[in-house]
Amino acid sequence: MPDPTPEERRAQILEAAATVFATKGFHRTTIRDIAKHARIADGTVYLYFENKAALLLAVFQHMRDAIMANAAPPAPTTDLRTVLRAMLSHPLTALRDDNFALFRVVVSEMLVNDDLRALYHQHIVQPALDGAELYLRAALPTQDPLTIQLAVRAVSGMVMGLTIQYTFGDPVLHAHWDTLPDHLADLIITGLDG
Amino acid sequence: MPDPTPEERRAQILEAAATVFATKGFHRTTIRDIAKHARIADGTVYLYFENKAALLLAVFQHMRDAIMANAAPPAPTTDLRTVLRAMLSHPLTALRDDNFALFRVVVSEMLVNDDLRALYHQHIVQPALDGAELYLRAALPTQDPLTIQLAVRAVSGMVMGLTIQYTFGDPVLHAHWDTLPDHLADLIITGLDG
Amino acid sequence: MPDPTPEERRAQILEAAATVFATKGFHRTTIRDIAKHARIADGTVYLYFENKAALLLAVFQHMRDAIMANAAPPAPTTDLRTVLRAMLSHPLTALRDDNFALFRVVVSEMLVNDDLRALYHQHIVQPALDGAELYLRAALPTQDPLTIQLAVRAVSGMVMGLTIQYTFGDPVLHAHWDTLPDHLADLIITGLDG
Amino acid sequence: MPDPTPEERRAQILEAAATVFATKGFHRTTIRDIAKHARIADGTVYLYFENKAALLLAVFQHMRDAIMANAAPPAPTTDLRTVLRAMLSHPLTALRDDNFALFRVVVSEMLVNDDLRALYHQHIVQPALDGAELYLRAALPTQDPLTIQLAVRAVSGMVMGLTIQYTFGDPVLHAHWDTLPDHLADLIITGLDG
DNA sequence: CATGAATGAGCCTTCATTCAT
DNA sequence: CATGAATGAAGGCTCATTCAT
Repeated sequence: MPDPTPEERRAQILEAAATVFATKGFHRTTIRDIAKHARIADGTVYLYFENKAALLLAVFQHMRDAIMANAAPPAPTTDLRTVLRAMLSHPLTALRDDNFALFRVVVSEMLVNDDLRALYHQHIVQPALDGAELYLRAALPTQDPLTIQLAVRAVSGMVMGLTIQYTFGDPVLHAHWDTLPDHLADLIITGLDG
Repeated sequence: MPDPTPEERRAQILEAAATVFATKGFHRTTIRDIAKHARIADGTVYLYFENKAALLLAVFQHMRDAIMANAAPPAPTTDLRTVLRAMLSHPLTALRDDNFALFRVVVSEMLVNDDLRALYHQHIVQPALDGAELYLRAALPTQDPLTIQLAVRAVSGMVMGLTIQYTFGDPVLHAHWDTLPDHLADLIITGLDG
Repeated sequence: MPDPTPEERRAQILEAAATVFATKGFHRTTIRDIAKHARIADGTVYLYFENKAALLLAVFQHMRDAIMANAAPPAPTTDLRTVLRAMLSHPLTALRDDNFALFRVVVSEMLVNDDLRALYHQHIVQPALDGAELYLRAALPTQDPLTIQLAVRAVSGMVMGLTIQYTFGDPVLHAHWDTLPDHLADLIITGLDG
Repeated sequence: MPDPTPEERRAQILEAAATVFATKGFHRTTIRDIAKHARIADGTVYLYFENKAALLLAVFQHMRDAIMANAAPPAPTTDLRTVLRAMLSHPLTALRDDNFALFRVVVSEMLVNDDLRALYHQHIVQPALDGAELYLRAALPTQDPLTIQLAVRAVSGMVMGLTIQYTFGDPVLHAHWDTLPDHLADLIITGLDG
């Protein structure tokens, strides 16, 4: 095979890192683990990434890009339920298989690593909150702005919390993960005593 | 001062551990950090705790006990909103100040540490889910059981997710944390388009 | 039970030490192991013995005393074979069961511990060599003195080497340990081509 | 000097380990001692050896190889005395100077370390016993097989025991170590009263 | 005398990172 | 660019020994 381009090499390392991180967690993973998995020398990793933390950051960004790539363009539908379902569907279905394990590791480190947390906020949470808030303001003009702000946070928190519970192995969530967006949309719109 | 009793010594170590863990995170904390903070010798820590992981476990259990201590007895009120508000209020207000930082560290490790996760599940998640499910089944007899199961998970996920967002420093949540239970209860019962 | 006398207490510790040393070896044994076995506190050990090494020394001396106690007085028999058999019989049968394990541990440490080695030399090897040499000189007046000196060393070395091989589990030695003195006496006196 | 090859580096560490082990014994030797002696970093030791025990094992194997290297090929001489002298000569002269101290340490640990003991048995004791037994059976067809088995063990035990006594500093053995094989061969063949 | 909690030096081992080739 | 041997700081943990009660 031809020599890989720098981009390919970087991607190769990133993929290896993602795989090993997902399997063993951040702290239990050694640079050597990653290098072996990528079939390169330990030192080579440092030609493409500053250090281990930067590698995790990059893995996170890559995961984010992959997720954002197939993010539906904000459909200008008027139907609240449809929009909400889409908004829920995306994060809930974005994580599949390996990604769940990786998500767990990333969140774990994020809780404790300021850089990673800032990145997450800036690239994931804030845009999502802003977008959702904007949309709901328009869709529910009679609602109190604060209510909408809190609702948006409640929903995004719910998504993160459910994902964590899923990764913890909750059997009910595992059995109904596919239809979860529908149920949640109902719940959120109609409420429990609907 | 008189010699501390074993319980006091244990508590002293536990408190030091909680403080340092909360400040530096689990992995960045060394046994020496904890010992110094507790003004004892390194080896003394091991007279009271098997190892570092056990120390984290104990910190978690201590936190749990503190939280559970002022858990309201399951009030047999018929009012769904009141009950729901209480159910939300408790976990959301249980964590105060230092505890948030500690919570972050514990959750972080839980995501990656099987023992800790099992403990969390067994002592926190499962009881909460079971209790809530039982209550809602009675309070909302017309609802589909599955809907209730999912709703319970959605709410508990929401609580965890909101807490995480809070620890991440979200200003809106910080400004309205006290009234959050009310808003959430409304949202959950009435729904967004209520 | 009444308070043990100092001697009893000392013996109690010694016995515990012997047992644990025999089981786990010197270095793997902790003072706590011994104290627990003797059902006393760790610190008490130090009231009766200077330190861990002194404990091993004392164990060795105790073992030596036990062995020497039933040492046959140098029978003034003229029969070389009988005397030789007795001389072989004693060390070979002195070690029984637990003693073999302890012997192994003591020899192991002796090889590396100057104090213990000196003690062994002074109390075991030297007297045995001297006694044997004296006897053989009288019994075999025609033999070259050097030959006798070397023979004495060869025999005592043989005893030690065979004992080590026995503790290593050699099946042949295990099967014929009881009759070994006879065979050896024959061998030594008559030689192989006798 | 040019960079050492991996083999040279390994040998360098091995030699350092042998020297320090021989001087201080296994347990008193630290990895740092060895690393310093080899003028390398502590961690480097672990690039070549799994752990401290493996290092001792390797030292033993190296010593064994060095000894076996100049092992005389089993001469098909008919003369029992010549063969026996050769058989004795080899182990007794194999250990020279430093080796005696190292031998002491290895034997010491062997008495207490199962792995090392198994290795010793498999590579040293068993082959020696088997070879000797085979030879003597042919050379002394009239002898009882059991007698031969025991004699073989007696002789090999004698060699080990004498070596230990030598390392213990026995002056007689030191003075006559070179001619010892001759004396022993005489003794073994002719017997004491020959 | 006895206790056993406390001490703290010290050890083995890991692993992120560097750099000469 | 790639390599991977070498580094050495750092950390968890053990355990002989002490000493206040």
